[in-house]
Amino acid sequence: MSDLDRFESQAEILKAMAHPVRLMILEELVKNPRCVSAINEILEVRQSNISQHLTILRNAGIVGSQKDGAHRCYFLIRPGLVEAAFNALNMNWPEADINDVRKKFKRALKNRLQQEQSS
Amino acid sequence: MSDLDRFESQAEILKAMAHPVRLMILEELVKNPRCVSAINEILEVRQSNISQHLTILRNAGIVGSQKDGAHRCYFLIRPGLVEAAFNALNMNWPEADINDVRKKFKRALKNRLQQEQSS
DNA sequence: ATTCCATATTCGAATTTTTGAATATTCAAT
DNA sequence: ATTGAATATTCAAAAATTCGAATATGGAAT
Repeated sequence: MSDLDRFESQAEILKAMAHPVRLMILEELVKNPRCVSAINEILEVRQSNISQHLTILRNAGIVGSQKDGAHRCYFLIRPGLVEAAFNALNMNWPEADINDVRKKFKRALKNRLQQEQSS
Repeated sequence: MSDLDRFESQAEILKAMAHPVRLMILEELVKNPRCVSAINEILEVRQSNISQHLTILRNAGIVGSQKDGAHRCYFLIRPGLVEAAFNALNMNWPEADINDVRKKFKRALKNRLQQEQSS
């Protein structure tokens, strides 16, 4: 798999997650599998719209589903991925130390100059 | 901050990252700060487009920049966030154990029935 | 001052996303 | 068979995204 392919498929996953309603759905599914009607009760969004969002998540390979009578229950296919993503987002990440950044800038600058010389 | 607000701002971050070119830029910036021209040499994308993508990342609070003469160098504002996101994406997450999922389904089903009774 | 180089911005067209409304499907119960 | 409940799909309009082309800005060197 080429780098480009990898970035494209990773972008697909991120894009599928990158919507407030879909994040809310995923947060529910992290806790438990849920049927559409249960999700519908939690979120103030029309039923058809929830189905639409679930379709997006399903197409991205993030959730799967299983029938339960007239209901259909959804679950996370790779719970670890979703949990890790939430952890990354919820963590209070420190900002870069500006002195550190400057040092790296100097290194990057030196590299650029070397490249220019050698070409 | 309400739940909705939190999901909206998290969705903003994910949306900003959710593009193959922007992921490539971020992967470069994880390694080192980079000027636009350096990024331009690495990616087969027009300069104006790279600036556009950098603007999106800047507006999302993911990258910052600093002038260096005629150049402008970009860096990650919260490197930990970006690294954690890449780790989450690159990891080979195991799929959910279907038996485990079934057990949880049963629990979810029981909860649903209880709720229906109590209402 | 002019020119060159690096970067940003604007504009417009094509494409994609988002959502509600309406409709279809599927299952369960009668 | 019919009805009702749960879910999915289709359609259309609005909004947002994407990207190339052209243009603008700002610094460096002559």
